[in-house]
Amino acid sequence: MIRTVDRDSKRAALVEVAAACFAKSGYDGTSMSDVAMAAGISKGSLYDYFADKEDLFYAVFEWFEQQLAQVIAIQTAPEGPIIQQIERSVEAVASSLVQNIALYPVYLEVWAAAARTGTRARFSQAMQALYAGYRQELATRLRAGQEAGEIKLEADTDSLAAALVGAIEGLMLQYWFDQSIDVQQSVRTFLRVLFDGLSTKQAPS
Amino acid sequence: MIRTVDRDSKRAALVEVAAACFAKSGYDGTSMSDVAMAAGISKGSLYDYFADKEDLFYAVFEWFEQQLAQVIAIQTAPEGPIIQQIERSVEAVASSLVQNIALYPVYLEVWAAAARTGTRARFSQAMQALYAGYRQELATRLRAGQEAGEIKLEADTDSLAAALVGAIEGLMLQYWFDQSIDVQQSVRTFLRVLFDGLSTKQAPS
Amino acid sequence: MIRTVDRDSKRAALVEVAAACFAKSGYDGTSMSDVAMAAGISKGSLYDYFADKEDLFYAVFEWFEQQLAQVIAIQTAPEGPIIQQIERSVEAVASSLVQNIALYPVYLEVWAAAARTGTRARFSQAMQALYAGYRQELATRLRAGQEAGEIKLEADTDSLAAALVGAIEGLMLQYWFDQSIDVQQSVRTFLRVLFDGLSTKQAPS
Amino acid sequence: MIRTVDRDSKRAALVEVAAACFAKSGYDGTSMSDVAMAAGISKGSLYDYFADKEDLFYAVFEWFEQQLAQVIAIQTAPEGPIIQQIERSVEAVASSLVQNIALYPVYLEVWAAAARTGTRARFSQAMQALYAGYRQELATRLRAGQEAGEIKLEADTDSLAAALVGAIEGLMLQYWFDQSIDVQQSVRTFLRVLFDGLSTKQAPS
DNA sequence: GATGAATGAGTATTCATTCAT
DNA sequence: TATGAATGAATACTCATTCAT
Repeated sequence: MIRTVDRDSKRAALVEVAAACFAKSGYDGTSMSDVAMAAGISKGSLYDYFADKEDLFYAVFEWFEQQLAQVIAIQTAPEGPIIQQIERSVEAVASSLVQNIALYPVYLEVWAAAARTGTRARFSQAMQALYAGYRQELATRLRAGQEAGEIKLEADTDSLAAALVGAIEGLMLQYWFDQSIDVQQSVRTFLRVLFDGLSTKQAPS
Repeated sequence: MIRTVDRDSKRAALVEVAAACFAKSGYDGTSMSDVAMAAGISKGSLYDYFADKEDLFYAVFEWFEQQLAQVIAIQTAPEGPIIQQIERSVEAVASSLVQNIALYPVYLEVWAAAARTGTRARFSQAMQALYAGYRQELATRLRAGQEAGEIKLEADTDSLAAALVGAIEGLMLQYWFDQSIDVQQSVRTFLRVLFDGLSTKQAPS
Repeated sequence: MIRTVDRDSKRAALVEVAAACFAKSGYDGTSMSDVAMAAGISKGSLYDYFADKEDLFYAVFEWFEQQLAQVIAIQTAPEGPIIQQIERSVEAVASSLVQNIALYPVYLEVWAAAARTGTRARFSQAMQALYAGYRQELATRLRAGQEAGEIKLEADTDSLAAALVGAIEGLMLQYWFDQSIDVQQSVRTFLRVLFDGLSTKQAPS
Repeated sequence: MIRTVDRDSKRAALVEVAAACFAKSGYDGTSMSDVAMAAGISKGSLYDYFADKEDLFYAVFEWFEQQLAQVIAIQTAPEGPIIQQIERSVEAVASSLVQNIALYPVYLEVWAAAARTGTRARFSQAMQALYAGYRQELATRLRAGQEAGEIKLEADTDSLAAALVGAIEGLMLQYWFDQSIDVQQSVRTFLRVLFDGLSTKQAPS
């Protein structure tokens, strides 16, 4: 029904507003009132769309996650040498995060929430799944690279995938605290070095 | 004299108790009462040692930071090839973090706190300084490696240092969400691959 | 419409309840809980109507002031000889204060609050304005009396107005501490004596 | 013993320090710590000299009262016409209050304290006695003036005394809120006018 | 469906007072 | 005698949540 459509799109709009609020003031620093006011609706109405404050926050997280997933997915286009595919993919993710840096704090809040007894489970599992998925995605490609003879066979693809995911996450974190860091450049340098080491081809002397 | 010693050591003890509390329930989820009770003192006494809840939290953070700094510093021992020095250092940091994983949430809380408007400055600056220091430490060694002829001259040491710091941080984060990950193994694999690429020596076929 | 009316009248009712509380126990001796309980509402609701404890107190003061202003204003009726106008006016104010003596402590609290560093400005200014207004009112009448030939020309009307306002205030204060004092009688005697001196007519020997 | 002398003078010194504190921040706004710190002693020591915070405050009040009593007493010198005696006395009191205006808030605090249920009795009685004494002092002189033929016989001396005391108190209050008022001038004008009316002598045309 | 008034539990913080040293 | 660490009761204020209109 149109009703449903309206409802869903309004909910989606609310999520975006809430995301901005949470990003600015954190989970505990944001009141339901704040969100309602920012969205121009009444406090009571907010509860028509979300059961809970935590529910609202979780919705924000899901939305955030989806956006990221889209970026990652887009680069799946399997063209050219695997190494270049990975490079393109990693750079795309990094660039997307840099562009949306304003919402990055939502992430930090999710991590913190995931660590808190009581809230732990829900967010913790989601993050775990998120990272596991991304690691798998990369590991699969690395293995494909091995099969294609582009990447050394003895490389432990799972470990490397984890390290790669970590490097991106860790660079973003540093970038958040110090925006003078050039994430893209760092990522590129890093991948080049890595692949010069990984690659079966002789590194250019 | 003794007074001072007593006071300081009591304060230190309180910091450790508070660290455990914050790690378990987060900043906002931990009340001053909780900490006081956990420490077996009265709420009022807590305020004799810390001006503020934030002050207490910051003390916890400083303590956490110092512990890490010690671990990093210990490995400064400049023996053997630079590459091995770096390997030892990075592995030591990773291993220390893994061992103290129970307190890791404090870190997550600091990040989140640093992102919140209002609290930002203090924690943000501290984190920025922390990362900048660690990056510099690594970059310096990488450059020493270049001078020693162990590491390729064309490598951008600053970018690499950032990526390395990021990789460790990012791996820890994944480990926090999924303790089935083998951080040490991942770090080791990662460094090996990296240096096989970085190293001027021919990677072992 | 009705909403607004309701809200305003409820606020007004709360002010009266709070006035009684403050009068009984003073500003610091009255908790927001006390007021809420006395009004039969919850603490939280109190904050829907007043931003602050100080805000509530200020509202009480304003209400108190207005009541007084009304009494003073009523007597403006410019009939008969000026001296009698002033007598009527002063006696009306005194009588009104005596009748509302139960709320007089609110005044004492305002004075004290005005003297406290930090709260000073708001209350201090209000009191200053209140007295200045009343002095001016009296001075104007005294001058009118001079023009009408009822009052000696050489009298310093401003000084006298201040003294008159002071006398009323000071008598009330004494009355508060010792209700055996007959304020009305004292005021009347005082004015008679004063005007027998002020008046251009020969005092009855 | 010297001990005792020391003790008393130290106590007296503490009272003066406390007076300044109370005058600045009010009764509730002043903590025992504040006073102790301002006096350069420890909180605990304060309790060696005063049983209570209220006790300390009462001591301050007593000290304040004594100072005033001295000023009033000094002028008792029964020389010259009674009217001039009264003028001198009243002006002396006013001038003394103006000079010590910085401590005036202590007075305001006492009044407020006297109005609060719980503290009432002690301060209320003291204030009542203070005013009663001063009224009596003035009334006695006025009556002496009547006997001496200086003052009209039909004047109600008690009422006039109350009004006079009130006028001084009330002028001080206005002065506190608005120091542009010239208390001395106002008092002088006021007394002149009053006695021109009171005096049996023909007022100077 | 939307509102916003009402709630009341929860929290940081202060401070008079005590007492062991 | 003087200290200052320790206490715990008290209080202003916030906010998620509910529900009558």
